[in-house]
Amino acid sequence: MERRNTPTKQAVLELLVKSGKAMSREAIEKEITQNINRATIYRVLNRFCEDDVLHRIVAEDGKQYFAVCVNCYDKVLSGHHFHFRCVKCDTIECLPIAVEFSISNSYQVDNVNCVLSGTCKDCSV
Amino acid sequence: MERRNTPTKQAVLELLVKSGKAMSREAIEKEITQNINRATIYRVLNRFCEDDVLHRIVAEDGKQYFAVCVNCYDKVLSGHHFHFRCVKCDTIECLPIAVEFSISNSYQVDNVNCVLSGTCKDCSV
DNA sequence: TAATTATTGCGAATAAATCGCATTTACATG
DNA sequence: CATGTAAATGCGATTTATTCGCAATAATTA
Repeated sequence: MERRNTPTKQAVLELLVKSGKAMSREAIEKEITQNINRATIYRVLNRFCEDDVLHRIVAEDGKQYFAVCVNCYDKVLSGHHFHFRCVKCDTIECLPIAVEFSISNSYQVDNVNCVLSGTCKDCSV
Repeated sequence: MERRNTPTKQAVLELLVKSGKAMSREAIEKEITQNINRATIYRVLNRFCEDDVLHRIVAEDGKQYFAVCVNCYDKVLSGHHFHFRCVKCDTIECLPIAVEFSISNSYQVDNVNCVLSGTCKDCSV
């Protein structure tokens, strides 16, 4: 299953890069200029996640958010990091704060999902 | 809106106390002996959350889980703590591991939701 | 015992995410 | 440059979690 380059994929990725935050399917559909089918957006996002281009965060609203996380190249962010979900502007940003914990090795940890939520600095005025 | 004591509420709470873990509506409905309507279970759970009898965790599967968190009286657990979701037995347990972070006070943090997931110690054999 | 109103059951409604299938399109190859 | 193959897309239907409206039931208090 080789990947092909399409205007749709480019547009989604560009939007996410430009926003610098994690966005939901809904937010993407709202902000993107071209008309892209809902199911297609999900498929594009899922493929990007498989290819490690995006990462997926599930917030306490139960919805999925997707982020390029440009800053993941940072040391702090290369591992697991906290996310902040602003309930006002409905975006999630990657925080440069590492998630640290130590747990018995009888547990096998496959995934880490840490989301703080509230009002972000841009909306708190 | 005063609360009334009903067999339904008792049964749900007893089950959660006995299990000692966080359970989804689905798991509750499966394990509870009496017949309780789906919508009612949700309402009972939501009311318990309002009354701080239960707390709600949203896992990366996007579903809600509810826990009595008996150990919340512990010092470590009285604040925010990590949760562990086992993908095999579909339960979530409160871990005695505090969530620690320091964030600019230009962010207003209202909620913390941290879930590790993988295989729990009981299922990892 | 009766009155008040919280609680429940039932069915429909919402909403996120996925799926099947026919159609379109990217792209490698001749 | 034409063309075949499979990836990608659009559309509509489906699945699943959660909530809602409303009528019926039941807990509590007087």
